[in-house]
Amino acid sequence: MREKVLVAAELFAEFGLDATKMEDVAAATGVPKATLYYYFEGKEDILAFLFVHVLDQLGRAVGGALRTGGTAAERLRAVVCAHLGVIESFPAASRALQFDLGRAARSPMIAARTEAAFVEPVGALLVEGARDGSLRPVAHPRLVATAILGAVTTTGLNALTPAAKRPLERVADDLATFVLSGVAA
Amino acid sequence: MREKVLVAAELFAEFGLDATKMEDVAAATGVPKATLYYYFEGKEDILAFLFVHVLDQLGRAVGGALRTGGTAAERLRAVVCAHLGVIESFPAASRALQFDLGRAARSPMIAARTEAAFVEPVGALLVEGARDGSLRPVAHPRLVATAILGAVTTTGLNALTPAAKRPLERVADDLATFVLSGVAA
DNA sequence: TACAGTTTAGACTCTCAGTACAGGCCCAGG
DNA sequence: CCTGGGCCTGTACTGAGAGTCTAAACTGTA
Repeated sequence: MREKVLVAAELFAEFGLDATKMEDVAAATGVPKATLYYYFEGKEDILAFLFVHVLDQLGRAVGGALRTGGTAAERLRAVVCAHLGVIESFPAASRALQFDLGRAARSPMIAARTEAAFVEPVGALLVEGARDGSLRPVAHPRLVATAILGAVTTTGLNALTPAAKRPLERVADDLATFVLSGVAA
Repeated sequence: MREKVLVAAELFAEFGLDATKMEDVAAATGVPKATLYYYFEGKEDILAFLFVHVLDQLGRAVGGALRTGGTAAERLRAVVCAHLGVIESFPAASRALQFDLGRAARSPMIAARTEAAFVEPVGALLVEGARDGSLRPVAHPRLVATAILGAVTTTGLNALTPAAKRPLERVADDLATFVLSGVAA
């Protein structure tokens, strides 16, 4: 069921939640409407499920990047690349997340998972970087982590826009350098 | 009428477009439903009007910051502060913009105005900074400008969240330093 | 007064989320 | 082979709310 529903991400990404009818989801996934309501509380619940899925991947990717060796600065670069990698792996769900960002932000559960998956660990990494001398100390690590999150998602998703579709690898370098310089020692 | 409708921003900011009924807008603004439909094509049209209003302010603020004297780096700092200033002046409309970011991004008109108000001029400023030596040269100025846009909006709006309401001035310094260092020479 | 444009109340249509429910499918226990 | 109880699904329904329509009221102008 989980895998089937992932297809709905493309609808949500293209049209947004409101413009997507439950029947469309049923048609696209092959799961009948009544069954969708059997498994999910409603449309929002399906969206939330997709978001959680993406955020889980993001959390895993960030965790992996943090566990690579090297200085905090090197690992931060790895985090940025991993983040872009997640966006690339789940373009539809990522764009859906951006599309209904506001809705996601209102959900305490989603907000908490964003914190846990990104802001928390990256904030800690900034602190660590100040200690190991590879990054400059910042007054509010979580604030800067949020700024990094915003920079990466906005840029990454912009690059996915049908209008300006450009390979994320090319984006990665400029973006990572920007972020790195922003907190470099 | 324009001023009356600005009140609706608070509804959109708090509940989002879909969860806000046309009757709610009528009640909040004091303008009867039929009259709203006389002036606007529909709910989305009202939202678009609000967004254009914010983006106009943003464009003006950025323009003003660019016209201050000094190096490109100094003016970039001014841009960041001006941007935060706009968010602070129009918190409801700004949050509504974030809330329905996806919808806004789908509208070519809104996307074009975002480009014109921010990405275009800031990209040009980055190029100028590379010439005057106050900023380091970047391969894709518009991409970096987009990253800056993302960093500032995400951080600024996060700071407005009821949960973590913290004065934007405090945010400004850390954020501006982050952005500045990110492109400093 | 007459006329034109603006504003409004109220009743209407139509789409769609979500519900209700009855039947169908499948499988374990007898 | 039956049978009972889960899980799944088709179909019909309810209700909310967007947007439309129309006729009347109001406003300013000549």
